[in-house]
Formats: sequence, C-alpha cells, structure tokens
Amino acid sequence: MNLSRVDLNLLVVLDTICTEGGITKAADKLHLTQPAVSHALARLRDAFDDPLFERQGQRMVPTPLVQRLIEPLRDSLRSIGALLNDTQTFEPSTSNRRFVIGLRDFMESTVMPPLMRALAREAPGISVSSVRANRRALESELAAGTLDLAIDVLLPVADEVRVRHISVDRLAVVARQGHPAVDGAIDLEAYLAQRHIVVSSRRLGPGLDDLELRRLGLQRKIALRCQFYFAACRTVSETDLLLTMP
DNA sequence: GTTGTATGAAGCAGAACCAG
DNA sequence: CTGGTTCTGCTTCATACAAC
Repeated sequence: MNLSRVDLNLLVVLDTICTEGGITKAADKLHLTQPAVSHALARLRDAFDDPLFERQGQRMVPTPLVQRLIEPLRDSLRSIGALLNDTQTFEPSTSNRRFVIGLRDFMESTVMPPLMRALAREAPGISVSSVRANRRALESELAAGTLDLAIDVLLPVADEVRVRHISVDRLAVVARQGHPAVDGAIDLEAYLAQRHIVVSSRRLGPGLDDLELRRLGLQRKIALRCQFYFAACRTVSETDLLLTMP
C-alpha cells in the first residue's frame, strides 16, 4: 500500500467505527453524516482490500484484519496526537483556558482554595470548573476531553490515562460528642459493632472502606447511604451512627 | 414498523495543477 | 499572477436492503 495515496483521516474513521461499534454512532462522534462515514468506510475497504467490518445484528463487527491492526493503529494515532500537542506551547501566565476538574465533594474544599490561590498568582486568566466525578465514566470522560483532570483515590486505569500520585490521605472515624461506644479512640471490634453511614454517589455497591474490610474478611452494618459528607456529618452529630471519612 | 447500513445522484468547496 | 479545469471529499436527499 502506498502511504501517500491514503488519506490518514480515514484511519481515525476506522478507529472510531471500531470503538463505537457502528457507522451512525461513529458519524455522531466525528460530527459527520452517516453516508459520509459509510463512504469513508468504502474507501478504507478499497484501500485495504478487506471488508473491515461485517454487520452482525445491530453491530458492525471488525474482521480479523481490523482486530489485528487496531491496537497498533491506536498507538500510532496516539503518537501523532502527542506529537501535534507538543508543538502547542502552553503559557500559564497568558492562557485563558478553562479547565474542567472532576473530583469528590470533600476534595473540593481541600483542593480548590490552594489551587485558586496559585492560579491567581501564576495564571490569572485561567478559570476552573469543578464537577462531580463519576468513577465509572472517569476514563471515557478524560478520553473525550469533557474532563481535563480528575482527582480521586488511586484506581486501576488504562495506560492512556496519565496518573500522578499527589498525596496520602488518612481516614478518620467520626462520631458525635458523647457517643457511648467512642471514648477518644475506638478499636476494630467496637467499630464493627456500630451502624455506619457510607457516602457514595452510586446507588449501590460497597464503599472503598467496605472493600478494605472485605479484604480482611470483615463486614460492617450500613444504616445510611448518602451523597455528600456535609449531610453525613450533620447526621452523625445527631445520631449514634459512625462515619468513616478522609 | 423501526433502526442501521450501503449506495447513488447532484451539488458545493477547497486544493492542486496547468496554460497563458 | 490569474483563470479554468480536475480531483477529492463533503453535504443532503432518496432509496434499497438487512436485522430485529
């Protein structure tokens, strides 16, 4: 195949069809019309002399050739993207960019004050939007560019996501003043005997502390699942429930 | 019937090429 | 440099076909 005869944009189309699993969804993603992507696929088929995708029900299933090529192709596209990004210099002092940062509510009050102080000093034109991060969508949001940055506990993520360890946080057990089971300190047995509040944006599933307890073969009783630490702390102050929080 | 893909026709815009 | 031609890729619109 003569590279000079191939429109490299078609490779982006190939990658998008493979990712989205269909022509119409790929067209939406690429801001093109369905026939435009279908025509692009026809050109790709001609260039590769292979059907590339075959229809199975509502999905376009990649042929063995695409399955073999797709990862090296994605690596190449990432390399080209990184190369192009390297040519665009970022100057914080003059930039007017808006950064979207995904983080949990309790981190907002910890992260934002020093961040905004630093920005006022070194990058006065930059603005920040802090949004609630959905852990399940974190990778896809970072990939799509709807999030520039996410701050969260260390999660297993794909190689495409750049991870930097920024700090270690300790967990604290919070109880109301005069709680009958807590006298300054609490041991594991007493901790497990109490009922707890878990703070999570998800409707179901264990919290990180529950996962850690499970790893030790232990389990605690959850009396309340709520969305925000502020509400959890208010509830703790008026009940005998315990809250484990950063 | 609905949804999704494939294809063709007609037309538009931009780039490349070439002759004058 | 300019204007005409050609090519490429896009669009919309229409339609056929396949799968569910």
